[in-house]
Amino acid sequence: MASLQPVRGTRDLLPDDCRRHRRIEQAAFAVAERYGYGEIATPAFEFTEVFARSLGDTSDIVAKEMYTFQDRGGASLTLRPENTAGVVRAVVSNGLLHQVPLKLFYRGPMFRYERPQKGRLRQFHQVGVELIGVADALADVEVVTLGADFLAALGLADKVVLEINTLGDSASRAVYRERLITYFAAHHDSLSPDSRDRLHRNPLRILDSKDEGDRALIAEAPLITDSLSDGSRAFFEAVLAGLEACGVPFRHNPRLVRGLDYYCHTAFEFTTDALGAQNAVLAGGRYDGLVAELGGPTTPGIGWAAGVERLAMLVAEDSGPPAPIAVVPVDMAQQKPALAVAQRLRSAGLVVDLGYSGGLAKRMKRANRIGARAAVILGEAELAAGLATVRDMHSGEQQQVPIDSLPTHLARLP
RNA sequence: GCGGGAGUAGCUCAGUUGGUCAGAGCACCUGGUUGUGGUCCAGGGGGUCGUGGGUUCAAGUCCCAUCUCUCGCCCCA
Repeated sequence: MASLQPVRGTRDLLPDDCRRHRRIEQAAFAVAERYGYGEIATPAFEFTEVFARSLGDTSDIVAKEMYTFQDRGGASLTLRPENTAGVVRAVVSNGLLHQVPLKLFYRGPMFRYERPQKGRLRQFHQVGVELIGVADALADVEVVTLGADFLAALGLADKVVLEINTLGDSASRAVYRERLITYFAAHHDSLSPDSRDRLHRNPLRILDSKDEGDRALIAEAPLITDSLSDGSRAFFEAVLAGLEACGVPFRHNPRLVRGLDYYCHTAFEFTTDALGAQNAVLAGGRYDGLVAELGGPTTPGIGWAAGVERLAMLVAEDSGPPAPIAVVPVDMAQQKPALAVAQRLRSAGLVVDLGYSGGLAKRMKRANRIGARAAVILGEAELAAGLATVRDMHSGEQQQVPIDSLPTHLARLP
C-alpha cells in the first residue's frame, strides 16, 4: 500500500471533487468573461530563471519551495509555483504587448515544496486574472471588483473580508523600509527569532508576524502611510474611492504586506476565518516592474490568484450530478432494443443509464441507487407494441408510453 | 525547515493492566422476490491493525525508526 500512496501533498480528485473544482473554475471564468477577459494557458513548467528573476531571491518560494530539476538537455526547469510570472513571460514571448490592455484569465495546477496542511498542498490549483498595461487606478478597482464578484458568485460574500493596503512606489517603499529597519533594530532584543531573521531579509514581513511580543512592537511601528510620496498616496486614495463607487466593502489594513518582490502599490487579500492558518483565499496586487524585469518594455500590471482547494472547502454542497433516466430491459433478450432506446434518449439530450447485466429486480435496485428520476422498462410485450413502461421513481406510478414519444414525455418530468 | 497530535474493513469508529482483539455500524454482494427499486429478514466477501525493526513465551496494545494525515510556526492561494 505504501508505494501506492500519492506523493506527499498531492491528492486524487475523484468525480465529486472534480465537479466542485469545475464549478469554481467555471464561476471564475464566467465572471472574468463579463469583464472582457480571455483565457490563457501557459506551460506547467518554465526555465527556472523566469521564477527566480520575478519572485525575488528573498522570497521563501524561490529560497526553498520550488520544484526545480534538470531536463535531459541540462536546462534548469521549475514547476510553476504561481502563474503571474508565466503569464507575463508568455505575453512578452508572443509579442502581445502591442495590444495592451491585456485582460487574461488562467486556471491550473501550481507546485510548491511546502509542508502540507489543510488547505496547503504541494500540487494545488489556482484560478487567477492579470490586467496588463494599465497604469491607472481604474485597473486596480476593476481587478479587485472582479475578485469580489467571483467570490459573491460562489456564495461566499459573507464568509470573506477584503483587506487592502498600498506598498507605494519603489521610492516610497525604499524610504519605508529604512524607517522600519531603524525602528525594529532599536528593539532588536525584543524581537522574535523569526522576525530578527526577517529584519534584513524582508523587514516588511515583520508587520504580519503572529508572535505576541512582536505584535506589541508592531503596534508602535511606523506606517507605510507616512512614507508615501504624494503620487502614491493619491493613487491609493483613487483605488479606495473606486471600490466605494463599486460598492465593494473593504478594510484598509496598513500592515498588510506581500512576500513577492514584484508587488508595488496596491496589495489586497480576501481572507476567511474558516480555514485555520491558511486564511487567504484570493490575493494579489500590482506589479509594475515585473514585465521589465522579465525582459519586456516597462509595462504596469495587476492581478490576483485564488486557491481552488481552499474555495472548495468553503462553498456549499452542490446538488450532485443530474438525475439520470434508467433504461431497464426486463431480461437480456431485450438488452439490444434497450440499447437502441438509450441511444435515442441520449441523442435527445437526456442523461441515461443502461446497465450491463442482471434481471429486472437488480436493475431496478441500481436505478434507485443512482438516483434515477424514472425507469424506462422494456419487456417483450411492450416492445412488440412499440411501448415502454415508464416508472416514476419518486411516486412509484407507472404508465405505458409509446417509445417514439419517450423523449418529450421524460423531458416533461419535474 | 521547526514543534505538538493521530494512523484498526471503502467510510465512521470500538478494542480495558500486552494473553479468542481482529470487531460494530454504514456501504457493498447474494438470496427471500426467474416482470419491478426504496423497507424488512437471512447469508456473504473484505483488514499483513500505515510500514520496517526491536522487547517478550505472546504485540493492534510497549520501544525505536520511517511514511502519511492533522494542528501551530515559517510562508502562502
